[in-house]
Amino acid sequence: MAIIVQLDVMMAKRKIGLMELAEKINITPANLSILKNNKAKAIRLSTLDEICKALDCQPGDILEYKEDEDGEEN
Amino acid sequence: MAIIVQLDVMMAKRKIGLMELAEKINITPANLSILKNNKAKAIRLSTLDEICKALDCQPGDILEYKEDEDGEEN
DNA sequence: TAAAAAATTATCGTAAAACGATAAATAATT
DNA sequence: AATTATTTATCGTTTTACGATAATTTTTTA
Repeated sequence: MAIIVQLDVMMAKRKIGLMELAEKINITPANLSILKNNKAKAIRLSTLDEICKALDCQPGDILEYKEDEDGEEN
Repeated sequence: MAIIVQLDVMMAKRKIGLMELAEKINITPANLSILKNNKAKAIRLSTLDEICKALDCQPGDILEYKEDEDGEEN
């Protein structure tokens, strides 16, 4: 697996915390945290949509394809 | 919903057809077609990974957030 | 440095959706 | 016209999101 979810960057840029974002996009903080820390194996486009809307950004700002390096699993 | 899957463009750029890509990423042509035509409601990161690998591109080349216009559903 | 707030992690249950297999229909090529 | 590629549909299984919740850990703040 080499798709990385990079929510941190945009969240910092928008100065928004996990709680606030979670509330904005109608997801529990617990689940947003999972997403934010690359523990999710899939994402609903509707959720991606909400995030992009809330952070005013593009999917590409959040999802990154990175060539596999050693030391990853999944 | 305002997340658009834009596989066509990169596929054209790489001169690869649906069948060939489907085989490369180990998905049935039927399911790839669904993805390609915005009928999917979610995507596994592993699938996105395969696509990016096969097309040598970034998620941002494939997923686009577009402000809602009238005449969409979902 | 203690209290409070934020974030992470975990578990359980339900609902949603991917995806395979398959077949049929439609569109595009040759 | 025949072949190939693509789309659409259905059914079944498996995966996974996500809610609810609670406990834990980390970070912030007073």
